[in-house]
Amino acid sequence: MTVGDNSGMQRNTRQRAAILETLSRQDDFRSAQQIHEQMKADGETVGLATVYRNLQVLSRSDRLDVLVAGDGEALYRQCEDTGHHHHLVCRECGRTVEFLAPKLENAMTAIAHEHGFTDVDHTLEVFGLCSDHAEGGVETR
Amino acid sequence: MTVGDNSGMQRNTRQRAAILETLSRQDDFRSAQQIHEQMKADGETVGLATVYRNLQVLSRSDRLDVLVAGDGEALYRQCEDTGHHHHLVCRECGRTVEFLAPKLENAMTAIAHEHGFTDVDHTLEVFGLCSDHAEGGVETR
DNA sequence: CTGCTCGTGAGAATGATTGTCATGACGCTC
DNA sequence: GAGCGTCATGACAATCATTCTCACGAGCAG
Repeated sequence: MTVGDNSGMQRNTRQRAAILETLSRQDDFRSAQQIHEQMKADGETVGLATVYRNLQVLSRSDRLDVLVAGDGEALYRQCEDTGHHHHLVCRECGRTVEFLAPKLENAMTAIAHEHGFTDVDHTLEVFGLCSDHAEGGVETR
Repeated sequence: MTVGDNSGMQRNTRQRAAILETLSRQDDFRSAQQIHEQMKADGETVGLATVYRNLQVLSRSDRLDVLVAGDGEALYRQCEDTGHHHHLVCRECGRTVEFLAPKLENAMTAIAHEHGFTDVDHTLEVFGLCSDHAEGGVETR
């Protein structure tokens, strides 16, 4: 029964370092496949399965944020804030802004409690058009 | 370039009626496959592809709510409120409560605007343990 | 250095969802 | 009620993201 911290048990592999390095250069959410392609383009030789495995491990240890897209694809991003926060994502260019909203958190928890729910958790993501893609002239839909 | 409303063009098929009927008897979110199995168990003969197609059509016309589970699977539910609303879902039994939170909506929109985002939309789902599954002794984490 | 184990890689396997296409069912007209 | 154009259906193949398998190589402790 090894309690808690097993981060010391992880080995330091070239591949994991490369994945983190690649992520640190991305600003928006990317799929595992996109990240893999990016790495190949950068001359890194890393297997796709390895990318998947590491993204999983990293997100589990909160070093990465996961966002499930509308079509069910998982998107990853290395966030500045390692604590609980939400995202404001431009649906045109993927530009992402992190934000905190303690009032929202509390309000949601309150609502949950009103209905007798405990141990509350939630997913909240906001999508919109960033200033560079505000609809004014060029409509893409 | 056929504009807008083609909802009048949909035909009334036995299959679609059966799917709606099945959904109306469910209280929680179910996957397309689960719905298909349920129907088979009820003696309905409907193809899986047909179930998928109809769930899509119905959700597109807002007669059904879709919830993308953590693993990317799409879950469907017939909600009482046909307008914009959110869900409070018990992560143990799937029991679902619908709720409105206009304050949250406004707050989120405000935050988005502060960052220059427009045409804002969002996804918000709350997960917890309902009164029947409140943790009192048995900790699952 | 030596060995134990975990991480990796290539490809197969899985599982949900979508595409294909011939046949059947709707709803309309006569 | 029959005929007809069209959309919907069903069986199965195809796709796509993700996970599994398993032999091999690379960290790291002794």
